[in-house]
Amino acid sequence: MKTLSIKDIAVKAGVSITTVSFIINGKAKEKSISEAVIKKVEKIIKESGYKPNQIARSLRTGNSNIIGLIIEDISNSFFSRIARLIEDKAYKKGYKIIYSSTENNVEKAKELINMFKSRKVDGYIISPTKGIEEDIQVLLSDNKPVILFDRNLSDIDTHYVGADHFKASYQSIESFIKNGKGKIALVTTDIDVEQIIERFEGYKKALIDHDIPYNDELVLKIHFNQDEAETIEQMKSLFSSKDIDAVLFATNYLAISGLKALKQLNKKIGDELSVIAYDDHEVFELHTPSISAVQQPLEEIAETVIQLILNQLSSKNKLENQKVIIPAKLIER
Amino acid sequence: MKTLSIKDIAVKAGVSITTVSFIINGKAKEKSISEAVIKKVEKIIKESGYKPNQIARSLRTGNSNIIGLIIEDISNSFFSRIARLIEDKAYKKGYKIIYSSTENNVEKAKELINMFKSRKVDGYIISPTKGIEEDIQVLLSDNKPVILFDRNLSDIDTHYVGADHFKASYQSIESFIKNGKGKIALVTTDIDVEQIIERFEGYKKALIDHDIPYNDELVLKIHFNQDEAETIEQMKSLFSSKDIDAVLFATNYLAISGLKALKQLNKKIGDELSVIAYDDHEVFELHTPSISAVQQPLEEIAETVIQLILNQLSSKNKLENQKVIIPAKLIER
DNA sequence: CTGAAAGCGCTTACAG
DNA sequence: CTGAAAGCGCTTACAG
Repeated sequence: MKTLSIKDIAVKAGVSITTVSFIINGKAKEKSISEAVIKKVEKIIKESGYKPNQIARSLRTGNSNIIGLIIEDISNSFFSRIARLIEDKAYKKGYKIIYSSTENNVEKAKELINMFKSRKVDGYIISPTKGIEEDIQVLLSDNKPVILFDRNLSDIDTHYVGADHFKASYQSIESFIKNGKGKIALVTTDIDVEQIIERFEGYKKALIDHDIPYNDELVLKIHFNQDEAETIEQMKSLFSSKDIDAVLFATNYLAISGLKALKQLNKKIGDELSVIAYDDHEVFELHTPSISAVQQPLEEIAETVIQLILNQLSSKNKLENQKVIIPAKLIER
Repeated sequence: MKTLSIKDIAVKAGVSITTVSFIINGKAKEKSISEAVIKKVEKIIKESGYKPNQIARSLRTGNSNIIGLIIEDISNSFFSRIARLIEDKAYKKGYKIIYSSTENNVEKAKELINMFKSRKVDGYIISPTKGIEEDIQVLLSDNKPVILFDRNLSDIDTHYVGADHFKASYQSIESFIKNGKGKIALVTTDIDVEQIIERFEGYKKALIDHDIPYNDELVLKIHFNQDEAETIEQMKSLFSSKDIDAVLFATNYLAISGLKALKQLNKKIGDELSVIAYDDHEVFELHTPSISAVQQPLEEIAETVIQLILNQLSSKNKLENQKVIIPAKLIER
C-alpha cells in the first residue's frame, strides 16, 4: 500500500492541496476556509489515516519539532534518568527528543552535532565534552537554541543548567569534619571538566576553612577509561596504606568500585571509615550499611532545561542567557 | 551564515549539480567523471565544509540511514545498556539510532511508531508492548525490517531475539532445590507479556518436575504501576506470614524492592532464605551478602539484533524470519 | 472563499 | 565525459 500524500487527499476531497495544507496546519479559520470544506477534508483525513510526511515538511519549513539531546553515556543512570525526564516533558509540549551518546569522545560528539544539524533539529540539549566549543559556537551563530547541562563550558555564552558541585562537595567534607573526621580522602577522575574540578575545589576549600592542611597523597585521580580491576587495585592501595578515616567519591561509579575495594579489604564502613558518594545510586541505599550520597536534583534540572529550551524555541528573538545553578542535596544515611 | 547547498558547490566548481551529486555519492567512477573534476569538486567540498542536507536526501530517496529503537523505558538499566550497545554497533556500520521510551503505554508506542514512520527510518528495533500488533503488521506490509527483542509477539511473523526465560527460570528453581530448599516463592509482576509468563511457567514446571506441589499462595503478583512503598508492604506480608526458604524475583526492580523489604524485616539472606534476582544489577554483586542473579546476555542480544537488521537492510528481498533464543546465565554468588 | 505555482535541496533516468 | 530537468511532499506568497 503506497502511503498517501497531501495530493491524494486533495483529489479525494475535490479541493486544492493548498486548502488541505491550511486545514492540516490549523490555519483554516485564518484563511477563511468554509466550514463545510473543513469538515469534509477532516473526515477524509481521518478515514484514510493520512499522516503528513514530516521530512517534506522539514525540508520546506526548515524545522522539525525535534530536540537533539547529546549526553555522555546513556547507560549511566544519571543520564538515562535525566533523558527520560526530559523526554517526558518535551513530549507533553509536542516536541520529540532524539538522543545519542558521545562516550566522552570529541570526534563522536562533533559527528552527532553534524548529524543532528543535517536532520534540522530545532534545538540542542548537550552535556558537553571539552573540545566541541567551536561546534557549539557554530550552532549559536546559526541561531539555534543550545542548552548545556551537567557541565558548563565557560567560554561559551549560552544557557546552562547544573548542580552546585562546589558547594555540595564542600558540605560533604564539612559533614565529615562535624563527625570528627580529619583524615579525609578524595577519589576522583582525571577528566578535566568543570564539574569534576569544582568537586575537587570544594573538597580543598572545606579542608582549609577548617584548618586541616590539604594533603596531595589523600587525593586519588583515577584515569578515565581504565579497567575497573585496575581502579580497584589503586583504591585498595590508598585505603590500606594511608591512615584515613573518611572518603568522598567524586562519581557514583567510582564509589561503586570503591565499595568493592573495601569489601575485598574487609574494611568496615562506619565509625572506622565514613563514605560519601557523589551522585546517588540504588546501590547506596541498599548497601549494608547504607552509604550517604550527594543527590543531584534530576527533576529540577530536567524541568529547567526544558523550560529554557521551550522559551527559546517559542520566542523569535534571542533571550538573555541564563546560568542556572541548582543546589544538590547531601543525603545522610 | 547561510548553509551551503549542492548548488553553491556546483557553481563554485563550474560544474552541474548532477556531477557534484555523483561525486558525493561515490558514483564518480561509475559515471566516468574525469579525475580532474573529481579532485576539484572534492577540494571545494572539503574547504567549504559542505554537508549534504539529509532531509532533502531522505525526501528524495525515501530512506534515512536511521534505525528507530523503541524500548519500554530508557531509565531501566537493562534497556539503557542494550541501547548503548546497539547504538555503538549500528554506528560502526554507518547507521544512526534514534530511541524513545514507550513507558509500557500502548498509545505512546503507537505514536512513536508513527513518528518514526513519518521520519522515514529505515528499520525498527522494538521491545513491544501488547496492543501494537497491528501497527507492527503495517510496518511489515510496508516492507520495513522489524526486529523484536526482549519480548516476542507470537502473532507477529517477524524476527525476534531474546533470552530463554523459561529455561533460566527453571534452572534458578532447580538450583534452589539442589540446595535443599522446598518452600520457594515467586515475586513477579502482573504485566501480561510473554517473557514474564515464561518465567512463571519455568518456576511452575521446575517445581512439578521435582515433585513439589505448586502453591498459589507462594506467588505474589505485583501490580505494574504501583508505588514502591506498597510493593514493599506486600512483600513484607508474604515474607513474614508464609514459611518460605527461597524466593525468585522475576525482575530486577522487584528484587531491589524485595531486598528493601527484607532489610526492614531484619531477615537475613543466606541459609534461612535464598534469593535469586532475574536480570542482574550492580546492586546484587555489592550487596552483603551478594545476591545470585540471572544474567541476560546483553552483548549477544545486541549483536544479534544488529546483525539481523543489517542483513535485512542490505538485502532487497525479504529474508526468512528468525526467532533467536539465547540462553541466559545464572550467576551464583 | 480557494487555487496555481514556486521552491526547499537533493537524486537519477535520460539525452547528448 | 557531463548536464538539464523532473520529481520527492510539503508550505506559502500571491492572485483572483
